[in-house]
Amino acid sequence: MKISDAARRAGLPVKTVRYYADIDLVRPPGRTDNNYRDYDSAALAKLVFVRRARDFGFSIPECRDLLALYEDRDRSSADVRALAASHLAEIEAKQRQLAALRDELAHLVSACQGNDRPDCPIIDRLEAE
Amino acid sequence: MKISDAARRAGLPVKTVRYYADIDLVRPPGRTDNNYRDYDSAALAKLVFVRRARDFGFSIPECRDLLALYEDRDRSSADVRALAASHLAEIEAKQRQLAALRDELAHLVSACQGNDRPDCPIIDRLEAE
DNA sequence: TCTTGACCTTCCTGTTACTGGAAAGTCTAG
DNA sequence: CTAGACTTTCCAGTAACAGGAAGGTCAAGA
Repeated sequence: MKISDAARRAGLPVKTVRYYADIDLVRPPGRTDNNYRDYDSAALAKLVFVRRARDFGFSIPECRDLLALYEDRDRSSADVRALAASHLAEIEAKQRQLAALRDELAHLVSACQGNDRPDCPIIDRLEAE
Repeated sequence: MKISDAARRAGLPVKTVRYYADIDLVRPPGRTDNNYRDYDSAALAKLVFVRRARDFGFSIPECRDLLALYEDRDRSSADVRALAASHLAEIEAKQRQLAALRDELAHLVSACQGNDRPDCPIIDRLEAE
């Protein structure tokens, strides 16, 4: 299977698939005679797997770990769970940070008159006291 | 004022202050005889302003716009408000995205036994069907 | 006077996860 | 035989810095 077919089926840009091969994340099992990357169904499954993991916000190193667990028939689900739980904690931390940010910004926006006068609590808040 | 003093007072790393000067975001008003960047209180105020705006998640281009408004005594608060509101909308979009992510991931984590057996709904969810 | 240490300068590289583009080779259809 | 749609490698750029090298400057202490 040529790279564009693998990419289309995996739902990834060709450039990304090539990049994943470059960094040894998902390599095609071989090359054709004309030096084209040649993907099989196993590699395609890995591409799909990585795309989904990326959609979940896992970093490339995390995807690498997940992929290793995915391929390890003797894995323990505890290892997978630990990885996912750790990522979940990161997401929740970012959520808290974003929520605090949003609340204060929303407060400022609603406090600002939004007219043609220069007085603005948003600027005031950013200014040194 | 030397760069390390300005940086310390602004709560920024020296590298960052130098970077802001390089990209013409906040430039020191001049140089000393020995070619050291020389900051005054106005430049310091801008550095503080930018740091706070960055803390609020504004991008460098947005900071540039905010800084221009900050310096414009004839600004209309509507312009500031529009910029902040737009950024707020972005934050809220990211919040929704993160919330959806978190919910699904949390669901998967809680569904995973986390024992020494390989069966794992997290892997299953990432796998091609 | 000399030296040590703490500054400062510029310049270059690396980070994340790609994306865009150039130059060149390959294959298929008309 | 040629046009186009592929493919390849390699190089540059993205955001917002951080790290580090090589070298200049300055004040304090032996």
